[in-house]
Amino acid sequence: MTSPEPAPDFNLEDFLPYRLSVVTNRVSRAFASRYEAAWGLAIPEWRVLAVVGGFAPLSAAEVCEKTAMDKVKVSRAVAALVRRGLLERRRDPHDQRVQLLTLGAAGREVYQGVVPMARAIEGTLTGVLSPGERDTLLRILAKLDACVADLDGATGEPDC
Amino acid sequence: MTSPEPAPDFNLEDFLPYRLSVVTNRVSRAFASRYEAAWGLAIPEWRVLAVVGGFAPLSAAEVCEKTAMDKVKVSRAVAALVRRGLLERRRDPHDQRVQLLTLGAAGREVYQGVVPMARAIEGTLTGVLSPGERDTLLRILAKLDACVADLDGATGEPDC
DNA sequence: GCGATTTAGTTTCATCTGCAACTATAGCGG
DNA sequence: CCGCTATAGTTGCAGATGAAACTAAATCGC
Repeated sequence: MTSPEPAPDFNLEDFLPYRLSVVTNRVSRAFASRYEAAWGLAIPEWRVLAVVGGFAPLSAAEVCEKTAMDKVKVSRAVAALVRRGLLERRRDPHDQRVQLLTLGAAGREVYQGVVPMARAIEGTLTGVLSPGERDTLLRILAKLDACVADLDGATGEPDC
Repeated sequence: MTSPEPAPDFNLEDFLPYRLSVVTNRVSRAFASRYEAAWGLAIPEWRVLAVVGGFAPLSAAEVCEKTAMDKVKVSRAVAALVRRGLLERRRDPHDQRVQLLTLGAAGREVYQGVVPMARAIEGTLTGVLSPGERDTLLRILAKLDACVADLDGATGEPDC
């Protein structure tokens, strides 16, 4: 064989951040298209619904923490959900700056459909893993997360 | 205890696609800020440089395959790199539609600085993993990737 | 050879994203 | 009390993104 440049001294395929990014984007897109098709929910909206469904009442700032999204994204997702009647928003009597978020009737319905679906899709995903691999993966991700917090420390905190 | 909604029947923190997304985005941002600071390269540009550096000459379509980016992104990244003189682009004499990409002199220099840096950052990242965990992670990612290809099969192929 | 189809790559447009600036409320110091 | 700083959330703007339309070149069928 006569490959012109025989020195693939760096192979993207084995480069961890690259693989992480490619696989994650594919997974996200698969999920996004499902949610979108089934309920017209984008990922940020889905996340907000999920945490408010589990922990209402929450302020936007708390949603921010729990979803790891910045406040702009949360604000827009909340606005969209309120517009569609899935979420209710009232001012906190103790602090007029804060808005407490709860599910509306329609939101409760969607939530109760969304959670099993999420579990089901995750099930098919983890179904291809041998037992324990799911936990291994989560553990490794946690390690990387901690590490990257340090790496980024110098640069500044991007999220939330 | 009297938590108002006692049923966190779904916890985002343990939801695999969510964790994958959060950690990956953090990792990507950490890398992006490094490349940006050091060479003014965005991630798509960095990827193109990496594969052309390893496998030149390549067509845009081949870059597409190797980087798992869609052709629009590749087109723009290539245009940016050519504009900056890092990449050279000439028509394939055998097929006037195809443009063969190679590194320019400046590109070779950047490439030779970029690769060690990439390895170094990846090193600090995998440094927190116990030996073998890096390979385990790559193996699990491969499984998920294969799985998601099926999941998505019905919906349509998004990449490339 | 020559119109019809396919392929490589670019451009357009509508959307998403995030930083920075802004509004409104709270809380602190004097 | 009154100004000053901090916090909750929204909006404006500019850049990134991807689907679809587009241009140009090749190939297929006849």
